[in-house]
Amino acid sequence: MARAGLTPQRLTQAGAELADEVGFEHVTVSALARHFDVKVASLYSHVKSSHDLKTRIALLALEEMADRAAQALAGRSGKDALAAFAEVYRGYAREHPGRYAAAQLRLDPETAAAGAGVRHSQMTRAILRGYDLAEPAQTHAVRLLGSVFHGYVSLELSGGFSHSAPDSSVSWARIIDALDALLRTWPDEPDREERKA
Amino acid sequence: MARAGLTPQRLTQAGAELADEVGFEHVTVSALARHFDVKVASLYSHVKSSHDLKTRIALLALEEMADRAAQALAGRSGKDALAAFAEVYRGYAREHPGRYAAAQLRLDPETAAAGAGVRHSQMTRAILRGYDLAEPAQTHAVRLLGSVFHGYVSLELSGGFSHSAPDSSVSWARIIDALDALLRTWPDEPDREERKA
DNA sequence: TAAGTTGCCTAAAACCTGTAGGCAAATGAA
DNA sequence: TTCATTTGCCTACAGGTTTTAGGCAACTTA
Repeated sequence: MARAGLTPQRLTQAGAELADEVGFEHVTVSALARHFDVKVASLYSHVKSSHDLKTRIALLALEEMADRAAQALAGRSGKDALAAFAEVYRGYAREHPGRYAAAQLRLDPETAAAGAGVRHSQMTRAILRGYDLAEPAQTHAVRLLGSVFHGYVSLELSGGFSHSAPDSSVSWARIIDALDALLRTWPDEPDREERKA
Repeated sequence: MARAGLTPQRLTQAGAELADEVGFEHVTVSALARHFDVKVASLYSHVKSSHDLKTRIALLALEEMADRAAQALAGRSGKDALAAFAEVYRGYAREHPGRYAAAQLRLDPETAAAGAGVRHSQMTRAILRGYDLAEPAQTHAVRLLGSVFHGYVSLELSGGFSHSAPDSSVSWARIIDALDALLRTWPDEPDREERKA
């Protein structure tokens, strides 16, 4: 009986492709076994569990995104860097919706720390070097950028902006413009006692 | 044999509570049957399918959020309205993480149109009445606000901001400040040809 | 109180996860 | 080459979830 040549890597890769085709929530050990024309139990020699498989796909996606982002950021700064990073982020999600959904999987802390998630926040910080932001404003800005990118893309993917003008790509571009302007003029902390009216 | 008194409403309510306790992804028809101490098949008289149940929970969550937001917005405008809306959004998600996850369920278009999702975007638009934004900037801003709120809350819920200073609540407040400033000075469309260097 | 309706039941099929143990193919050493 | 070991995929099975079909008992109403 010929062997299928399964490895954790091939399973992860095939799982990622499957996720993009049918949605991450439909990625199952059984479906993957069907894809390799192999019995379900066989996969459990290569992957600990369904959760393990999903985690591997998530880590793959995070790494791919980080690689693309690093590419895009090389040699750019300021608004150019911001726009390039944004483009990568949105592009990856549209190109690989299943992988993008996988990247949203909640990982346990040690797994997350070992993965490429940290590279992401470092790159976001790198973008902000083009702007003049001291701590703690810089951290607030990192969180804002992460929120906008993730929020926009995930709303777009779930169909929130379709069937309504203006086109989503236009809003995206204008939002980058707005974020750039905001980062250049990040407001000081308002005095929360005085300004009541 | 005493009857359990099941109705779609009670199932939806219990399902929402279960979601907050164990996570939306673990809300299952079986689990709900156990909760009511009833056989699984019995639920299918009240709910068409597992997906139907989840959809009902999602619609309940959207409605609850819209109700709270409408309350919070009454009598406020400008930054007050913005901050109140943001507080409701984040508060609901923290108070009811399972319901909030449910609200993120991708609904088919007609279901979404019938639900309270539209009330949300109308309210976001209402907030912007306190700022001087003409179309299409207003739509861009609506999308930005939605993205920030959703993105921030969902990153926070998945643990992105925990274990790192400054406290998440501080960033949230400062991001509201920043959004307020941004909306008051929303940038004109830059001339994309000229500014290359 | 009989008729009709409703509500929860048993039964069963289909599918997914996960474990245990077995046989055959690949590997490597004598 | 052959024999032992390891590795890879298999069968078998146990348990869980979804969903449909059909039945009986409990409410409702006339």
